[in-house]
Amino acid sequence: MNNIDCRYCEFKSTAASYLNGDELDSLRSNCAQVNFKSGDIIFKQDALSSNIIYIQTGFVKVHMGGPERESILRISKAPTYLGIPTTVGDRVNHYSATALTDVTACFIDINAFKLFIYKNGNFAYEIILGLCRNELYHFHNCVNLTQKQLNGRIAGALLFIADNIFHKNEFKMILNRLEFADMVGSSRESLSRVLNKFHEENIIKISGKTICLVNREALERISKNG
Amino acid sequence: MNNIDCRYCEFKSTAASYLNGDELDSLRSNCAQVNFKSGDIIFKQDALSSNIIYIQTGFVKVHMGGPERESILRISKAPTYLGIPTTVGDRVNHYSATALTDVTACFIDINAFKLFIYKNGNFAYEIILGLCRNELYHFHNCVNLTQKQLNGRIAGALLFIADNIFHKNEFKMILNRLEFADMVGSSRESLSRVLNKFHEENIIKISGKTICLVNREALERISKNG
DNA sequence: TTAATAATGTGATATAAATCACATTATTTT
DNA sequence: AAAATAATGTGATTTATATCACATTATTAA
Repeated sequence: MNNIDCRYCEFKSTAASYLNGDELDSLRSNCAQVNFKSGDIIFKQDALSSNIIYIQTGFVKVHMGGPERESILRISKAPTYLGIPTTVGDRVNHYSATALTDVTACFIDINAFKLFIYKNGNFAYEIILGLCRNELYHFHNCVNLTQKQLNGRIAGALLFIADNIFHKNEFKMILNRLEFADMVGSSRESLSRVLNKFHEENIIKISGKTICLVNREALERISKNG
Repeated sequence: MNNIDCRYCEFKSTAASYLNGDELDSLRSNCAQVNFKSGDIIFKQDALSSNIIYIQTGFVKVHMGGPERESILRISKAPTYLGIPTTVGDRVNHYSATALTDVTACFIDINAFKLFIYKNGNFAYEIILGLCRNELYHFHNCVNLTQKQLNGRIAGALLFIADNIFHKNEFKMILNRLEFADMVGSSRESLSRVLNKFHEENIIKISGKTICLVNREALERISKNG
């Protein structure tokens, strides 16, 4: 299927690091590596799926279509598995994943993946850990989105992106304004206004696509108080 | 720890049905059965936890405190495991669980539970399935909450409760108005108004604590269109 | 390099829903 | 059974933010 030996893969997941030689050979013959460019759809809501996707490098948005617009449910960054809930729970994708940067991904056959869960307890445990972390993120995100007004939601999202995606205060924003709005559940216009207000107030600094969190205390206060 | 033999438990989870005799003995000596009355807190946000909770009978709300109010993240009904993300991912509860009816629960030692995951692939797979189903629910719920206005959110919640919790159109509402508001992310007053408007328009019928979905098509349309 | 297209900013207006204030009805407690 | 407390309903008012309409600035294609 592909010519890359999973044994020596430099982007191996923690879960896969527990696989033995035979299992890695099985992985090799049941997975295909694919490259995506920014904006490419990795998988699409409502399409059939029989693969787990492992993101080796790059950033991805996980999103779902709703009655009004698109909701960005999560920004994922490599290394991570994607589509486990969809593929394991159902044959049809309940959501889409789109590359935000260049992305290298492995499409792993669901049956091979299931076998690792059945046969390798350490692998299964790592997968469970990943799902647990996602659930906790979604719980916090849900509270963030439903209980705060826009200033607070945006402050929270900026802190999340800086702390959990880029691990620094200054970063090149990978979402455009519409996507950012879809992430915080607002209109593009309102998001734009708040972002520029934060800039005016020297809470953040926007220059081109780069955003720098200048006054973290203020952001944390705004995020906390809604 | 308790005197109930898990081997012959009539409320055994699907996951536990895959455990062998030795494992069930281990479960027996590592779990404690507890009864709760409606309103009792099963576990509390920010408290330390070293147990997985298995709900044998009853209904539970999973909720999290935010800056303004309490968010009800999910209504869970037996049989289900609770607190896996919290306990496996972190030692501190990120959310609370409170009984909505009389509840029988088993507190399972986290280390025994982990061992089942490591040693029993079928058990692990069932746990993963449960986590996946939760993630899908939360994704849909998130879109429901962020993209619809109140009428649509409430219509969606009513359909969810009827279809997924009680499996019928008429049910005794287990949430009071404030809790229902916390579930759909609104104020109590606004929720009350919409509910009574639906009643006036003969879309639902409210009599005391009982709600009956009279016009499902209307509810589905309202839920869909936001 | 210019034209075409997409992304972003910003004022004016409309509106959904929060908040406040209080009435009414249930449910406990004494 | 009466009193106290909690839950729910409802009008008036305020407010955050969506929407509309269009200007400006980037980015891509010709």
